Amino acid sequence: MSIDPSNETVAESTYKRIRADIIFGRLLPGRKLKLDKLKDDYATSVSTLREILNRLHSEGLVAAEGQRGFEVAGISEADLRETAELRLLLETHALTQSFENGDVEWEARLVSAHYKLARMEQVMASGDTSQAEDWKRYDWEFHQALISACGSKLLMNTHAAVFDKYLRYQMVALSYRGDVAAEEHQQLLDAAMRRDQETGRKLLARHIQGGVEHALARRPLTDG
Amino acid sequence: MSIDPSNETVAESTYKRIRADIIFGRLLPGRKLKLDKLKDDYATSVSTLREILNRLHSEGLVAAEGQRGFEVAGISEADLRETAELRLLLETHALTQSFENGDVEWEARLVSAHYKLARMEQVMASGDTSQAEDWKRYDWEFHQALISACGSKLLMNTHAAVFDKYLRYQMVALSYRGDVAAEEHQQLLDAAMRRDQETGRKLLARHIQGGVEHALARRPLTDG
DNA sequence: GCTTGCCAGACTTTCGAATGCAGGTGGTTT
DNA sequence: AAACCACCTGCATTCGAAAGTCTGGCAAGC
Repeated sequence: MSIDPSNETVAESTYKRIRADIIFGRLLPGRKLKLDKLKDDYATSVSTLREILNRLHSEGLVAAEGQRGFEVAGISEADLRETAELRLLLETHALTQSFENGDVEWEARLVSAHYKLARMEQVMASGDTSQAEDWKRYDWEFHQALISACGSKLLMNTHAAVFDKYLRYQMVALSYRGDVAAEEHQQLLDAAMRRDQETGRKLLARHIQGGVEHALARRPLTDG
Repeated sequence: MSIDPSNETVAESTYKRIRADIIFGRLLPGRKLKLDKLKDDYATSVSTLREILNRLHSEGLVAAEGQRGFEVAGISEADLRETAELRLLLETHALTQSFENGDVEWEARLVSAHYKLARMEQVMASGDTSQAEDWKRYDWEFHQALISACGSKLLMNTHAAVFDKYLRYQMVALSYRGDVAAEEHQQLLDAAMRRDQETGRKLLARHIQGGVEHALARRPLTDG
């Protein structure tokens, strides 16, 4: 048996690390990803890094062109809007399906995920922003729980990828929209328990569009 | 200057080759992808192959687990239905947007793409199935043209990835639904030129669902 | 003064070989 | 005979170094 309890390959764990570093803004948009440098920073070989960067490239988090190496994908208002729109499309559809299929297990997941998120939102509201990553993780888990009864693994995976791209914009803008977002999360939970599709869709649209406008107001982006 | 006129890296062209081999059924679902074997078949090194397989993994065309290597992703009725449903969701949305935004350039692309597709459909109808890959490529290009005015590069890329997964099922089932599909393509073109959103959506839904049922009838799949 | 061609350095791409894991085989113990 | 353990083989994984490609600067020519 391996000593590493996680049973993960080096490539896998480094992949997660780099991915998180991009999403949470520790590797800024447009930054050149030189293999020699990364090799030192992440203590891996060049080949392994290339595997990882190629993977991130096909997720749209890393740009790679011809023989000129890799860099963190750039950001633009247009891309943010496209990302948000696609998230809305996927999440709305999955939400509607979940409202139809959800059973008691689903409701329990919802309540649990919302409880954790609400607790973290209290912490954030008190001005303690040191746990922003945990907060976003709970946000992620709540939205994932909302659509977890949609019945399509493919839809959930695709949504997750788009969500993470969207999340990066939120983190870059470092925007805490605390009270408004928390209220919307509560209302989303209520609508879900009532299976009120119409309200659920409207809330979600407002939630996402609100996030976009907030981020843009906080950190205007030029296109390109 | 390089001798290779395409200015493509070895990795890139091999990636396309393997991808096509999976989609067009030359590498069958579930088949183990042993690196040593692939190394000979595609004349590349192990590291380069791993880059490629990782990329295909994140597109859902290759399965990879822990320390047990890679294999061609399996197929199942459930996955086909999920793929078709997601394609429908994305393509319907993009189609609606295109109907709103499309200009004369877009119309010209449509007419051109449909012309090529219709010609190939004639060839197929005459019983000559030797050019199935070209036919499917024209089909791909026609549908891509239909949504090419949607205004979102992200949406188009995501759609393309899902479309290719769907296409693999069509190829595995080797199903030529010639006359029906050709008629539907013609009607789709007409609806697009009229910007008749309602009809466009209905046609697309019927087109995709018809494809699924046809494929399943031709080659029933067990789940898993 | 401006363009063009060439050189050096830095970096990416590609490779083949060393390392290490997983599952099977055969041998030993109860 | 069945269960267990230690080895062995066939791979996947990881690495460091060789080969190839781009960038920017400098010198020569127009």
